[in-house]
Amino acid sequence: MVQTARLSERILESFDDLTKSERLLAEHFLENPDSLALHTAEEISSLAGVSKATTARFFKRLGFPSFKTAQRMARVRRSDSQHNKRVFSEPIQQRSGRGDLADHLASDVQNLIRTIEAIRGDELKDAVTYLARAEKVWVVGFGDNYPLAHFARAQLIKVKPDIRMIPLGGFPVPEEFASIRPTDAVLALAIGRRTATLRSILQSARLSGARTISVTDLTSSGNSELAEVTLRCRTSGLSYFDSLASPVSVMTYLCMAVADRLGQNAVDRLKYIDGIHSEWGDLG
Amino acid sequence: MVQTARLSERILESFDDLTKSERLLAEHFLENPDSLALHTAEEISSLAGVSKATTARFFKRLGFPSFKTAQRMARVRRSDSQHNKRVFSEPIQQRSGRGDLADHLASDVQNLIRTIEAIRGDELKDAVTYLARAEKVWVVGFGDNYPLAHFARAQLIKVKPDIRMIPLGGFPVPEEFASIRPTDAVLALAIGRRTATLRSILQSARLSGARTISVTDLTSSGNSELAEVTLRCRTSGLSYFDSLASPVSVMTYLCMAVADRLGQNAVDRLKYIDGIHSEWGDLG
DNA sequence: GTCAAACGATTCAAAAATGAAATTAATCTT
DNA sequence: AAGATTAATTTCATTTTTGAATCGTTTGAC
Repeated sequence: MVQTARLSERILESFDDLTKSERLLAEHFLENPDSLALHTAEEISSLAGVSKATTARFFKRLGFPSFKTAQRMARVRRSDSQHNKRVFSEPIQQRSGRGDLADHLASDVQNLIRTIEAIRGDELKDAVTYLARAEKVWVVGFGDNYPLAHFARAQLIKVKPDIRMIPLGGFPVPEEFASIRPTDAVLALAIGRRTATLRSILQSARLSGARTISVTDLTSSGNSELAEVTLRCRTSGLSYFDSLASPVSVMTYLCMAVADRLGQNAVDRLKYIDGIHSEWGDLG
Repeated sequence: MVQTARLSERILESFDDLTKSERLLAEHFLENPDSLALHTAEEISSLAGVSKATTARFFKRLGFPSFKTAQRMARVRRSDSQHNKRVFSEPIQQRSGRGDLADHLASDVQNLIRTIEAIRGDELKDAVTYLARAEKVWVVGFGDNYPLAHFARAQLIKVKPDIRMIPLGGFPVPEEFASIRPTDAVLALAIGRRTATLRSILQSARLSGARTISVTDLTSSGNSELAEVTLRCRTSGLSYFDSLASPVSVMTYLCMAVADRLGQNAVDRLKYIDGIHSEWGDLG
């Protein structure tokens, strides 16, 4: 566990201490995690829009002995993961685990704030547009993302009539997904462990001409953008679990914004649903 | 568009251009939106941990003529909102850029903070104890609470072996629930609309001698406690939907605290699960 | 009106950050 | 292996940021 700290981790640890140009570098690396292994210091500098000197200093500030060392480490790591093709998720680290609610919620407050800062306004607007215009929306979430997907669907269905879940019950994915059309949109929940199936789905979706949106965290290792629009949420938790408060918040916002965009239709639908709830009383 | 620009919006617009100490101020204001109206420049400076000079410059950089002007604007805005105190669930505004998201997340930040304040430490401790000691845990959530319940189970199952969902698939509730024992605990998600079934379940649970915990919002205040321990979360949203960020956060905390309480057992289980995930690669 | 107190704005010197250019290290050619 | 080439590091002058101290303005008490 000595030299295993990946770049993105180190960046996130000391994000607060970074200066403006260092943040440019930080964002560059978070968006293009392979950049360090693939490019020279000069190229990286110009990609991020800073001077070579700043790039060199950046890695020292992050605790690496030098740029070169960091690059070597990145290349080793890369060839490793080339080797055993599977992407291992981080071992669960035994962090402080002190367990004070105040600390926990404070950390989530930070997550929320940082999430606002990280999300680009134009991407968000695009996401809302895609979802609002889509004929069908496919909400995709495997493993730990399934509850999140469930949650997203529960909100979207109040606003739009045709929201499909992937995976669905015990049904095989391809059969379901076959009905995707260029007029659809896919909302992929991709926090934490990312599965190959998710990748395949996003790829198929893009091929089919549908719009793709992915909600993810900052650890997106290696893979370049999976979707047209990527909304990155902060999820760092104080202990064993990541915290999903900010993804939930972002998704609630998305639904709200979609409802807003759809205008009276959405309001009517909401009222109608509410009416049925009242009539039925229970059994919801 | 004359004087309508709120502070948080302006901060986010130019967040990328802010220096380190200015970011300290920015985060202070995002966390404490009322600070500008309530405190003097000096107090704010010391709260944020910067010098008065920096605070003064900060507001100029954001495009305000001066600190004073900004403060005056904030106070006017505040007294306005004091005036029309009612809370609409109508859409508040039609914009859809990032200012919207800023407002939304800021509102969730407030929800989180208020939630911390509202939850009593001893109740929380009891909740953790109940969940940790329980032989089986029943997670109950109907309607809109179902995704939340799903989510809670997904986390708890990583830490304890026997977590049951109610409702489950299409199976009738009583048949399932019959297996409840005095050594069990029930975690009821009761946010928003509460159903009669939920009430019945909690009542049966208490009769059976099992421990009962309910996670709920503030709309229930008044009517008698449904469960032994009630954790109230703030959920007010800016528009059509309630925001579930703080319940999610609280539940993540609960699971973390339970894991903590269980100690090595939980850690082993987590590692074991992680190992299986890695072996299987996908299909999670 | 005058004075005092409180507060915000400004100035200025010190510290930090930055990029251009020089220097050093490494890598490749022949 | 020596020279040529490329890339990383360091240096240094410039620019930016920052807080302590100072200056001005407003407010309120008498």
